[in-house]
Amino acid sequence: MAEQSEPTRRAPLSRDRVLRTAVARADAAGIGSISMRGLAQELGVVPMALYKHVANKDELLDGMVDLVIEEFDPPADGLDWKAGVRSRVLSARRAVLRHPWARLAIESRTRRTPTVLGYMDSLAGAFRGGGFSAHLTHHVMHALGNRIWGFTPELFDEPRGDDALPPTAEEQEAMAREFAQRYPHILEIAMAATDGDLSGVGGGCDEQFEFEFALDLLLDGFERLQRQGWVRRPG
Amino acid sequence: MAEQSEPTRRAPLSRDRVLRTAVARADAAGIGSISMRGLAQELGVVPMALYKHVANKDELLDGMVDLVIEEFDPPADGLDWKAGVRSRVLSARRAVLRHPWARLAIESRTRRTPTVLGYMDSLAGAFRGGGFSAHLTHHVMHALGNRIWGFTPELFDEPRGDDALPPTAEEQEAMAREFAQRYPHILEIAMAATDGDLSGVGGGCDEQFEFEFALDLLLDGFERLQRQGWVRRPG
DNA sequence: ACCTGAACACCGTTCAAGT
DNA sequence: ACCTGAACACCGTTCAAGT
Repeated sequence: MAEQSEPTRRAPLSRDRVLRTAVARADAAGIGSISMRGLAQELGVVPMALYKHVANKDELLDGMVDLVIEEFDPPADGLDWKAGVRSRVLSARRAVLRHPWARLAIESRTRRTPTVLGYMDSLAGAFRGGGFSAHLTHHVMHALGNRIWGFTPELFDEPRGDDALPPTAEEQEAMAREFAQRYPHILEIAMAATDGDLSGVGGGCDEQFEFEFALDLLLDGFERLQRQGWVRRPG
Repeated sequence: MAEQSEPTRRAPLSRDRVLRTAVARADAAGIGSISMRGLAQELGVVPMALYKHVANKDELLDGMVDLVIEEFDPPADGLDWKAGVRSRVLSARRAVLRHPWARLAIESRTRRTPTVLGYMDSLAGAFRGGGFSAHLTHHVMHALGNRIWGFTPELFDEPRGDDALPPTAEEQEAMAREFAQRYPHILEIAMAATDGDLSGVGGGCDEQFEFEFALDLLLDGFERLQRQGWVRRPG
C-alpha cells in the first residue's frame, strides 16, 4: 500500500556495516539466522551486493568473530604473567558471553585472521615475558585450548528446551528414577553441583565457577612446570 | 543405456544401515557431504524414506556420533582411577582420529543421547571410585571438557590447504618476514615446536604430544586436589 | 565500467494425493 | 494403511545480460 521501495534511503554499504549488522542479527536471532540472503534483505540490498565486501560466507563469519575479539580489553599494565593471562582470558569470556553465538562460530572457524593471530601472539608474549621457554609456551597455549577464548565446552548443558513443554511432576519423577538407574554418577555430581535442585537433569551448574576452576588449575600447573625448570619432553 | 532402475536390488533400510552409510560417507568425504538428500541417493531411496528411521537431520548426526562412541574400548580392569581415565580418554582419541569429522560433530551437538550419557557416567564413576567427592568429580569433568572425547581444539592448525597452491620460496620468505614482524611470539613457539621447520606457518606440531601434555597436567592437578582433601569452593 | 536479475544446483521438511 | 512425488521455503554463488 503506502509501502514502496526507496532505494535512496539506504546507507552506503561497507564491510564494517555488513559485519556489524550480521553481529547484531546473530545476537538477536542466533547464528542460524545468518544467511547471505537474509542479511542482504536486512540491509536493503540484493544478495550479490554483499560479495563486494566479503568474499563469501566463511569470510563473513571470520569477520564477525574478529569483531568479538576486538571487544576484548587491552592487556593491563603491571601484572605478572599469571594475573595478566587470567585477566585477559576472563575479559575474552565477558565478550564471548555478550555474543552467545560466538562460541560455536569460533570452534567452527579454521582460518586464522590477523585479529586472531594478534590475540594469540599477545597471549603467548605474556608467557614469554613471564620467563616461559618457547617450548613450554607452545605447550601451555595448547593446554589452555579454547579456554583462551573464554569458554569451556558445555559438557552437561541441556538441549535448549525451545519446543518441549516442561514435564509434569510425575513425568519428572519417572524420568529421574530411570536416570538414577542408568546414570547414577551423573545424577550424583549434578545434585552435588546444584544442592539437590534438578530442574532439568544435569543442567544449571555455575558455569563461571567451572571455567575459573579449570583455568586456575591449568595456570597453577603451568607455574609449577616453569618453576621446576621444565625442558622439552620430560619422562 | 543398459542402466535401469532396479528397485528390488536395494537392501531393506534400517536405522543402523542409514547411520553406518552416513558414517562411511563422512569418513570419505567429510561432514559437509552429509545431507538427507545425498544420503538417500546413496542408499537408493527417496529422501523422505530416511525420515522413517531418523526424525530429522539433527538426530542423524547424533546417531553418527553415537556410533563413534560405541567404538571406544570398554574400561580395562585393574587400573587405578588415573590410569583408567587416561586409557579411556586415549581410546576415545583413537576412535575420533579414525573419524576426522567427529570432532566438529561432537562440538556442535547439544543433545545428550543415552550413549553420550553412558560414557560420561562411566568416566564420572571412575573418579568416584578413586575417592573423588561428587563435587570434585563434577568440577574435574568440566575441567577436562572436550578432552573426554579425545581432542583439543586445534588452536594453531592451518586452514586445510585444499585450493591454494603452495607458495614459492620467495613468497614464503616474504610471508615469514611479515609474520615475524607482526607475530613474533607465535613464530617463536612454532619454531620451537617444529625445530625450525616452518612449512606452513604455525602448523605441524605434534598434536598427540600436546593432547597428552594437557591431559596429564590436568590429571596431576586433580590428584593433588584430591590428596589435599579439596572441599567445595576453596578460597 | 558497473551493477544485478535470473539462474544453477542445491538444502531440510511437509503434505496431499496416489496406490 | 502405506508410500512418495511434488511442492514449499529456503540456501550460497555464478554469470550473462542490461544500463
